[in-house]
Amino acid sequence: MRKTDQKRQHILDTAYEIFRRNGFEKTTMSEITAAAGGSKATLYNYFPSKEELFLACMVDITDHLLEGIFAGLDDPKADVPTSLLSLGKTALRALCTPELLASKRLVIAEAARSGIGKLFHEKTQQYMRELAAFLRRAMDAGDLRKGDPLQAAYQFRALLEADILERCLLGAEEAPPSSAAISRAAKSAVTAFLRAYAPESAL
Amino acid sequence: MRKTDQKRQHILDTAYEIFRRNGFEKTTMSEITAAAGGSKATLYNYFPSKEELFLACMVDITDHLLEGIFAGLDDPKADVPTSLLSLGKTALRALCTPELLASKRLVIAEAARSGIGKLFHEKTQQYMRELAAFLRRAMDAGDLRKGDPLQAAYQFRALLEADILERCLLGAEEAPPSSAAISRAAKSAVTAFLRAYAPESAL
DNA sequence: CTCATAATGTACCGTACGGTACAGTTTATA
DNA sequence: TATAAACTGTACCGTACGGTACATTATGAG
Repeated sequence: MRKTDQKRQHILDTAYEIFRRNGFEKTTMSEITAAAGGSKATLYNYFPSKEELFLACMVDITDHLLEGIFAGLDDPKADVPTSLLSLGKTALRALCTPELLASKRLVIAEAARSGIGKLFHEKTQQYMRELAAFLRRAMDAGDLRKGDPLQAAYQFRALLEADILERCLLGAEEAPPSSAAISRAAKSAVTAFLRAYAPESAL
Repeated sequence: MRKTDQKRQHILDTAYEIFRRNGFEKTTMSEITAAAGGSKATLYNYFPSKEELFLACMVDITDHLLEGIFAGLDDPKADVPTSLLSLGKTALRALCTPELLASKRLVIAEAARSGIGKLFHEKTQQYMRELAAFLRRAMDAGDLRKGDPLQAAYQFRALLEADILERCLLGAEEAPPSSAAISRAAKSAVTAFLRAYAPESAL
């Protein structure tokens, strides 16, 4: 007798949305129950406590949230600047999504009091390694100055997020950044990065 | 009968420390009272509510927290790389302090539900403008490639924080980064920045 | 149909917290 | 020393929340 998987996911999705909106402490189990339908007893059949439910939400989401960002990075026809610009726009657009921002706020807020931060960091590092692999290939091909590819990957991301992400995270703007603003940010990040990693032979 | 200023500050300091340690919701007014000495009635004589007390802590701290980072930026004897490296180390060391990390977590966590994020962002932007002014002078002197100084300032900060700050913010390491790690991070940030902003004449 | 399992609604428990009341005490000034 | 403001301790109120109990109803498998 198992509709349970579907129901479990439904509870998870509902809870996750409310956690994002209200934060951990301000979210009540009754509220989640009301939004998900059913009763509190059912809720507690699936998750033994509020803490565990929250954790499950976070784990679930770190698995799904960042995927798809690196699509098209391996297009052999595109040159390095084009690939980076395309990746930059895609990633930045995803990172500035209200959902992702809210999730990041949650993770950071609870990082000091649970292992969730570590988990999140490991997940993102996995993506950074993908980017690093791409950069290493470009370095080997002579398209970029040789150096530590993982460090270069982090620097690229840093340049991408430079000003725009903190503003969003702090809620300094009402609306998410426009498509134009994202393009601009990605472009200047790519420009700076390519200058910093121009192959020496180009001098 | 006014010892009130001193007492008020004492309450503020105590509350701030507990907020940092436990977060907003998990901190109780009774706990603050016990730590600060005195009684809850006194506490409520100084601050009308928990929310206001928290806000007052945050405002108080954004005023004091970032100051002193830019000391020595205007040393006329130092060249640009030296100045940037020195600033980078100082700033990074301050930013990775447990107190500042905890504060940043608090601000980010509450950013969605109060104006505190905006306030914090404005304060930091004020410091970024100082850095931008320095960079503009360097650009005018021909020591750096010309460009938008404020954007360059944000990019420098981004390179500084590149990998190390998120790891700290997410609690991915137990200990704050070693002095050596900070030096390394600052150095690679300065290197990348100087390559990206090398004056065209140097080519 | 039968029966075990899961879902529901409701009512409830214990506790903890923000905030208040109040009676009594300190303390600075005049 | 008189006095008024500020402080203290304690006890308390109302409420809200996490979690549980339970009696009842749906649901699917054999």
